[in-house]
Amino acid sequence: MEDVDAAGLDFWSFVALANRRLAQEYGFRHQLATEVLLTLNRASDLVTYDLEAAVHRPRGRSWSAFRLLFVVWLAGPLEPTSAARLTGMSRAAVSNLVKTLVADGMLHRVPDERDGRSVQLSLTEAGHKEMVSVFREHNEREFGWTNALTETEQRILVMLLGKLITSRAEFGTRSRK
Amino acid sequence: MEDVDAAGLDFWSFVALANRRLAQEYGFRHQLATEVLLTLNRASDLVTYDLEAAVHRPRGRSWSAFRLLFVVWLAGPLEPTSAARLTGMSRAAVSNLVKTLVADGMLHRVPDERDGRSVQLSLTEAGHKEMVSVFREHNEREFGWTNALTETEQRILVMLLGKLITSRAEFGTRSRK
DNA sequence: CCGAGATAGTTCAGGTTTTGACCATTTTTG
DNA sequence: CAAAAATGGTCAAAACCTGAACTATCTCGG
Repeated sequence: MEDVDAAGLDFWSFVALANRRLAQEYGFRHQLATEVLLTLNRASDLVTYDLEAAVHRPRGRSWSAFRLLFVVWLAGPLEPTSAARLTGMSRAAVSNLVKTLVADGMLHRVPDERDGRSVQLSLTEAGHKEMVSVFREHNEREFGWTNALTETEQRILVMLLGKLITSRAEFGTRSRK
Repeated sequence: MEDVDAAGLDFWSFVALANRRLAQEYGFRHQLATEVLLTLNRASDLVTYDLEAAVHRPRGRSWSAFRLLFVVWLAGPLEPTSAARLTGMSRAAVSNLVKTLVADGMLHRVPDERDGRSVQLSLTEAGHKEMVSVFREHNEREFGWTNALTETEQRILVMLLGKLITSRAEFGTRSRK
């Protein structure tokens, strides 16, 4: 049982400490798994927080609103179910968000002609203008983040994360819906 | 302006579509950055959702509660500020969460002897027992996720994500404080 | 062509997290 | 040594997400 001054720890030294204690004091076996997933979540949190704080909140949009508008922008008119699948949100979250985005004049929400249960989401003119303009800034800032890696490194990163994501089907993982 | 049936898209075909349209129709330049960060966020969301749904919610704990307890467990008694830094939460979030975890008998919260403004957080006996037991399951499931990658691939992944995280200092990113 | 079951969406209550304002204590400094 | 600044923490209000219950529509076997 080692003694630590938590005030001096940062993320990386905490990960190292966790590795040590989990192995030595408790005998857990999959430290590398813990390290990979802690790092993955931290990276995602940092990037998301930065983009939201620097690009989207100043313009009065939440991160979720941006994600939804982004999908509607590029995947054309679509139903809420597809939007939920592509953004990774729940259908309820999409439904709630659409309400406010329609009220803000960013989205159209029209009943589907063929299927009376369904609706089609599309950008309004204002929504389209905003996306083109906001994405310019968003994309520059994304570049600021990934720029630390070479193009090859970025492709490897995508490939490894892809492998991680794809494997999930194989052991009964839980997913939204 | 291509025509797409959104109902047939999954995450990967959406990423490919976004790449195409952002480049060809709008002339944006940093597609690979977008692809890296979309994939990063998706991977993190999937893993987090799965662990929360499979391991923590069934035991009545939220993902955030687990993260906080994990940090208190391994980084010993610490102040809320350190807990916020290590978990990546805001101080207010820690403060609120501590309230419920103290009420549940998982955490001790005692005034600091040296600094009258501060408090020290530590696990109760019950909290410690629960963490050891819940982490057994958590760690096995983490292993299920990372197992799709070889050990070398996992180390590369950690290294690349580390590079991404570390670079952030260099262009005025926003972070929680 | 009817009814059961499946499918599309929405709503609502409950819980979590964040922001921003606020109070208390400690440290710094003129 | 007192006033100002910094630091640690909490509180209240707002935003968001989730699961569950609900409405409406569609599909299909009998």
